Amino acid sequence: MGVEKYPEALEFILHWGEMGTHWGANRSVAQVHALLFLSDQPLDAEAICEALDLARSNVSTALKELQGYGIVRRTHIPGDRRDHFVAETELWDLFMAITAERKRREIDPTITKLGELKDRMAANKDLPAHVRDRIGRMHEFISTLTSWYEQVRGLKKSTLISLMKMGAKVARFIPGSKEAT
Amino acid sequence: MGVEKYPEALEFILHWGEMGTHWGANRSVAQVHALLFLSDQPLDAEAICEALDLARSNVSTALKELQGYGIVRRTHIPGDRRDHFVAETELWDLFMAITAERKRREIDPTITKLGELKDRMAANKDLPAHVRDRIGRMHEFISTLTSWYEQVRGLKKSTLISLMKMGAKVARFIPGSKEAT
DNA sequence: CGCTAATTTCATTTTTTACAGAAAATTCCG
DNA sequence: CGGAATTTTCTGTAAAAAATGAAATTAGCG
Repeated sequence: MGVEKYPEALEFILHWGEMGTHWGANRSVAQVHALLFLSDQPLDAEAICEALDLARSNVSTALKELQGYGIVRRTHIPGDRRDHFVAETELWDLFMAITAERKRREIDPTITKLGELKDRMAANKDLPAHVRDRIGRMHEFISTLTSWYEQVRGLKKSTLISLMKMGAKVARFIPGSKEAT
Repeated sequence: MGVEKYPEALEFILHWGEMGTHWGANRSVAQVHALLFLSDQPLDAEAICEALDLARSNVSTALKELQGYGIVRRTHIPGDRRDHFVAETELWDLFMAITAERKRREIDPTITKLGELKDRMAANKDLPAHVRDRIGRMHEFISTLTSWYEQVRGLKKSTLISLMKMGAKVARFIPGSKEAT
């Protein structure tokens, strides 16, 4: 019996679907992900259709998208011709995969664009200084944030978890940072 | 003359508008924000309409939304009856305001929901253990991330910037974290 | 107060996005 | 190879979201 039959599981799936719509995925994609996340066995596309009452084509697209994010993978069940799918259940890895992909799709192109504008503005002499300045600072800010992200994501999972658990205590290592804002 | 007349400024505004559509705002809201961000003087709603070719009502809604995020504020110009608007230009504050508001709107309700499900699941004895486990771990994970965010956001801006510039070097303070993943 | 400028709200239209169903393509088994 | 099972792609439709214009409200000045 599919997990979607348990009311709490279903509520989770529906909530996750709504979340998805606010975080760059559509409802179907997020629902399929939630279902797989809760399932302890690989599901085939047809089973997903039935569980969520979605069209086969829609599920196919959703699965492709989830695989693009690297948070769902195909698996093969001996003696069964159909593809089966499983979701990443390690939450840290899930989080990292999603952030990395969103960065790649949306942040990176923005940095490129801003860098481009910066170059063109440097040449353009009758552009008001404050425009050049603000776009330039935005470019720098996003670049800095991104480079921080790239560095931190390269750390060992255990290190990251330790750092997170420390919370504000990391500030101890920074000279002159007694106070909160 | 409005900044939107400069090609680079206009491109910035348009790009920002597209960004917005992927990050939880609509095009108009993001464009209005971009325009104000680049302007070195307060703009009234009518000026924004003309600069971006948007309906007056649309601009009104966008301004309300931006004020809700706390990244645009009304200002008054002596001898002028109309409202004028200015955007936050300090990028760190801008970033913090946006993340705080998105957390409030989307993360907090999710934590509430997951906590609720967790409670109900604890009582429900015929729910498969792995469902309880996975929803429970998701709740914990998001809570941990959020609490980290809350703590870190309370640090002084200068401390945060120092920490960011350190990047992966913070790991030095964590015992046994030589390696990258 | 009364009048006008300015802003907001609301109903409607337009645009965008998601979804379903049909058709096409692929896979894999005999 | 032939043919069925399975998956994907494509096209039209439905649903959702955004934007407009008109009407209603509010605010400020004489």
